[in-house]
Amino acid sequence: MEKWMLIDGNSIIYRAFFAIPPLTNSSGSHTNAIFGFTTMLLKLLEQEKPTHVLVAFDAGKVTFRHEGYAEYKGGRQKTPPELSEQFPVLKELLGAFNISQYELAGYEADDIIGTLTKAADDKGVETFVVTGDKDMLQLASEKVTIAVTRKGVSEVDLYTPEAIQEKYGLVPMQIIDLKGLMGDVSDNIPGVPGVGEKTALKLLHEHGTVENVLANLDKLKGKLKENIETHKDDAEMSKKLATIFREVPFEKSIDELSYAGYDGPKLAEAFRKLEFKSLIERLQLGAEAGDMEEEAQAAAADLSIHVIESEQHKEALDRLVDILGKTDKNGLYIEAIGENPHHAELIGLAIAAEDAVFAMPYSVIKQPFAAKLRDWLEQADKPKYGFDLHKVELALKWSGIGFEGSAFDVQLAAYLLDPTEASQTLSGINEKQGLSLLPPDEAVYGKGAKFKVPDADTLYRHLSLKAEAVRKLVPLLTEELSNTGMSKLYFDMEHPLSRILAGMEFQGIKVKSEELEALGRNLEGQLTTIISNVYKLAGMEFNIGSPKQLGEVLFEKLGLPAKKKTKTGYSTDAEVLEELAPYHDIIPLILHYRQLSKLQSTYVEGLLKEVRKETGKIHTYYRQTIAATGRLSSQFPNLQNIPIRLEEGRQIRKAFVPSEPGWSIVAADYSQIELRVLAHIADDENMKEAFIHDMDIHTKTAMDVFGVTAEEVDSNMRRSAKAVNFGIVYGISDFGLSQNLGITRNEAGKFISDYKEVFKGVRQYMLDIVQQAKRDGYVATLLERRRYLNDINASNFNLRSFAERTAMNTPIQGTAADIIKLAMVHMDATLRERKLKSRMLLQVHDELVFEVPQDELELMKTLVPEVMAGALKLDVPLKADMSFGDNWYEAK
DNA sequence: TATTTCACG
DNA sequence: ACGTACGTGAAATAG
Repeated sequence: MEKWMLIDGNSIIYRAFFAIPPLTNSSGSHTNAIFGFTTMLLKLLEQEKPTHVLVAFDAGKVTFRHEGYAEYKGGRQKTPPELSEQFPVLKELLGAFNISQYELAGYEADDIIGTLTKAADDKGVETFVVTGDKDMLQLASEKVTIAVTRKGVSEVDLYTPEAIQEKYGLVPMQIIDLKGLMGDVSDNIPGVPGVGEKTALKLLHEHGTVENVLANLDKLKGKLKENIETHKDDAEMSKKLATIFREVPFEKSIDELSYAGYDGPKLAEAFRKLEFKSLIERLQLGAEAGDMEEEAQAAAADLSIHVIESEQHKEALDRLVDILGKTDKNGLYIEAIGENPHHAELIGLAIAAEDAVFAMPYSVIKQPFAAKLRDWLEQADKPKYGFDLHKVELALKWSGIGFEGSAFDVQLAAYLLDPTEASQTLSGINEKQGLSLLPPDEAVYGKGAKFKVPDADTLYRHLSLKAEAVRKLVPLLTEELSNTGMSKLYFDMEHPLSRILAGMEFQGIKVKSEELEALGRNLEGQLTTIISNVYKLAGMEFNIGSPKQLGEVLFEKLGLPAKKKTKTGYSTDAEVLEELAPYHDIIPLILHYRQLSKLQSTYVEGLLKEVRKETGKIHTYYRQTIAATGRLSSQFPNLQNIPIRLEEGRQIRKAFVPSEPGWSIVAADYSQIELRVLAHIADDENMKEAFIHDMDIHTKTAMDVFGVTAEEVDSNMRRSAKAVNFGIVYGISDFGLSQNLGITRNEAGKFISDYKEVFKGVRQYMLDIVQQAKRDGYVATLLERRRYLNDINASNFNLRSFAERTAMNTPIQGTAADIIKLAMVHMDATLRERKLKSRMLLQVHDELVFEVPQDELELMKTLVPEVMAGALKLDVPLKADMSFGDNWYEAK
């Protein structure tokens, strides 16, 4: 069975262009319309499975329609150059799809499609027309379905003659009469003035055609009659213009339209140029084993790889060490398998230097004949250029090998250059920098359950390619850091910090397992009681931990009012449950259950699993290349979200203790760092004044916003002021604030405008920073850390609003992150210079945690806050509060 | 693997 | 008119 798919190329690409936010590839070519077109095409090919496909395009500016009416399509905006440039690329892409295309001077795409649907009607071939233009509905027939795009290009409405009847009460051919009467602004077809869709439909339901309407003018009256009478010619001409010409001299044979699938490699190549990575993945064009193998081999062909596996290869190893001694340029890649560097398995490494690459299994490092290479790794004056050296350093340390002389990290640099790039993989960075292909790790190792270390030769080759990529990337990224003003940020802060983090992580923090276990037993008992009470109140047993089952019990069985919905069902989050509390006694129990089971699973059981048996310590892994704002993140386990707000959870902190007897935990946190940063950045005199006098900022805010004295500020006013301050930092909206405070949007809006009246500098900052982001495409912190905001000029309100809030928040959160990172670098240097035994253990965004011996306690109590406060000079003082105790709980 | 919920700043 | 607070990670359930 044949099935044709006919696509109105111009109409779809136009629609796609306006529906998809601007996209460019790294060479600056616009690709959004092509992307939209392609995703729609792929979807329809899959859904409709056509045997024949044709994309028709308009050709030339003048068509036969202009002969009778020169203004046809007049008044249209010129095609934007951002779209024009995409036409040739799209046409080339269709080539890779093996889809035929057709255009003919003097005719529009509609006419070509009209001609083909006529043939389809004659032959009785099922046909599917894709367009963004409702004019085409006139072509619908028993065999011909018209798909009109909706919501941009992501969805289509299908029009059969029945559907048209249902929607308009017309047969397909009457669509031209409809256009004849109502006209079409976009094509500059006049129609009859004063006649819109409603009136036109009414007239046609009565009289059927334009001609009949004109013949029956006497049955009309008033202004309508007058209008039609005077614009009779317009109506007839408009109808003619709207009529699709179905006799185009179509010179292809139908066979030429046949579609048998796309050309995989060609399409992959085209997508690569366009940088449509998601589409490459979706069609699995990238990871075809055979291709990859070939490409990797080709890429490795120019590389002279020296494998060092045993003492037999001592000569090669000596040569390597010799080269490393002579040059200070190299590329080091050490492969550590596993996400957690504290448990990663080192399997091999490669070093690129001058024009050779040396690859070896990791075991070689441990052998006597490799002593010189070990020395090289451990010597601080021998620079190493690598990828994710933070992880490498940790993995090496655990295996008993030191690592010094880290000079540059490609991953860390790439993160600074674009912190929003999701996966900072070497392959991705390589591609972005336009270097020759480096197969992604997935292609070599497989992913998920299929992960497997390949045979030795494949591994050596892959590691060699990576080492070579590192070597080539170092100068490119160094240059880019310099071009973007981030060299200092990199070399003075981020890079040194990565070494400090590795030290903190390897050091670890002591955890008393008995403490956690005791807490766990207590929780266990409480949970058992709560569960049985919940079952009683529910009248049945179910899994309280399942939002689905809980939703059914609460909203169906117990008939409580459902408030919010998630995409899969009822929402049962704490906010919803708190509102339901007055309705049923089961609610507080469920909230309590949630709270305790979170403690039990995440914090008691979760943390216990991470305690090293040998040392009784937990070693978190701070990730420096994840957060878009420049903050650190913490994994395996996350020690940046240990409970503190509720007393029951706070108990967890009692298990975090010093690792040596008699030592103390010292914790210091910045006071209001984000608002202080805001006062500085926004240069807001009133807010700066408040901090210069070290006032309680929330009380001060309440005083100014409500116009009262300090004594008159009650707890409710302070709470509101605090919420507004938070909101300001997040990029406020009246809705967000109203949600947070449980007040109406109007009230929230009033708060915000009052606030902005009081803090005029803040208001100006919010306006300026968004403006600046729209102009530059990025925002920056005080230390010049950048974050690009791709959606800042999006036409989609949601995306744009999100980007605007991010523009307001990132310089604040990011500068605060810069400051504590700076404090960590200073603190580390101070501890070293003074040869102190105290150790920096943890960072929690605005807090640093140390373990401190007795004889240094008094010193550290003043030193830590001093160093933190002095990390960066702002127009307002920075302040850090210090506390100490026998464990993290006591240090409050 | 995706979704929901909740812990932190 | 649009539908929202900013930044993270982990655990459990469900598909």
